[in-house]
Amino acid sequence: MNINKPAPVVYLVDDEFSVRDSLRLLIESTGQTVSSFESAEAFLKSYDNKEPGCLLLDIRMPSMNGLELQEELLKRKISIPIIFLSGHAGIPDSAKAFRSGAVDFLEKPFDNEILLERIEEAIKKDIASRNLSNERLLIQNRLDALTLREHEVLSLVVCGYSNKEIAKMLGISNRTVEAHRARIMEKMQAESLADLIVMARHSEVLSSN
Amino acid sequence: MNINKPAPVVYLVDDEFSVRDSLRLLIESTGQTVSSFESAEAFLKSYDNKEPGCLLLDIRMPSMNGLELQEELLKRKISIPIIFLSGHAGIPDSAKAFRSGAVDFLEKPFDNEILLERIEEAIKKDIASRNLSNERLLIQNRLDALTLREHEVLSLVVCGYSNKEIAKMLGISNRTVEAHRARIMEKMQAESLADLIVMARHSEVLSSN
DNA sequence: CCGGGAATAGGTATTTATACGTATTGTTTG
DNA sequence: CAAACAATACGTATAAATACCTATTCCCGG
Repeated sequence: MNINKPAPVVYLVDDEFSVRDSLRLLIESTGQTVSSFESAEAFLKSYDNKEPGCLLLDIRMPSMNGLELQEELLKRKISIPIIFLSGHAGIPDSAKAFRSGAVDFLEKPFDNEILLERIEEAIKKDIASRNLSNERLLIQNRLDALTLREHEVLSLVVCGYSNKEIAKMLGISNRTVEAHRARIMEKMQAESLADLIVMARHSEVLSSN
Repeated sequence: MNINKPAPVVYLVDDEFSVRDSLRLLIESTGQTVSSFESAEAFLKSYDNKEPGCLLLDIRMPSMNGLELQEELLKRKISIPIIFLSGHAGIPDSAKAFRSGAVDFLEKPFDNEILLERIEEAIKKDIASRNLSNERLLIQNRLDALTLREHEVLSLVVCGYSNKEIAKMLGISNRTVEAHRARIMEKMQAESLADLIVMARHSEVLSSN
């Protein structure tokens, strides 16, 4: 039972070596782990989404720029929180970044303290969102193990119908419904109806974000 | 049963008459209702939060500026979606606005089509968030009508305990638990356990936003 | 001070759900 | 093709929940 709690990583993508170098120093001074890349492509190639973290991303870069990388990450459903760093960008870029979910958008030169604050904030966010999606994944896996019939029964159960009603609706016997229900509870690892309902809703309501 | 479905209102706060005038024309041409104000203060005074809508807000104004109004609205827990309009603002203002929840931040001159799109988006957002909070309010009101004891029973019920277990935990008889439970179902207007659980969770998890 | 609501408890009858165990009929798949 | 699994069904017994009564005690506000 040796759970590996992975340490957060601050990814840093900037084409200028001097920026990477000085930011690395700054951030490592707080005990954070830093992983630098000189291009969006290099980041994409090596990012493995295993550890929580955040991404410090320069806007203007040769080849793929910051906003393009953000889009690419969205496309790939990689949801690492992004803090943009810009030398000289305009409102449209900033707006684009935020509307695509950026955590912040800092103009160089920026206050180091603020950057460090935002990094912490972003990492917290990522950890929270990872926890959420891990939970969802667990539940989803269990749901996926249900048979078609069990799915039908489950949805009627969470709608509040009694076994009798469900039996009538599906045109099967009472006992069969009970059998399905028992299997569902087992497969979903639910200890009570309340449990089951919460889990079932969980996956339905993909809610906000 | 004459339900008044209130029409959305586009609030427009800008100190320049010419801007108010031309935007009003533009927006009204799509059939939207517009309500203009020449200052943040004037808006605050007359805004009543009855209708859904959105707020087109100039950044730079004499006296209270756009960002200050946004903060004031946050303080007052008024959550109307804001689209900022700026003549010459910088990234810091834009970032501040977005981090405080702005829907968009457009630089003048902006593309009319984009503005209209964002207005629609913002209104949809407001309607959705109003629906959500109305639901929550309804449920909260019902929860508030529960007695202390009923609250205790409810939380044990949603944790999945049976009446028997609950009775033991609270040191009362089985019947009494059942009586409470029946009252709870009645007061919460729940038609089934599933219903009840969903409602109870609803208020617990104040979730995202 | 009295009425009403909260909290408690009992009784009885009915309905539901759960927990055992067994069995048949299809599909699917190694 | 045989084994595995899904979907179906029955029986019996127990446990739990629901419905519908009544009743006592305590405390609060009009």
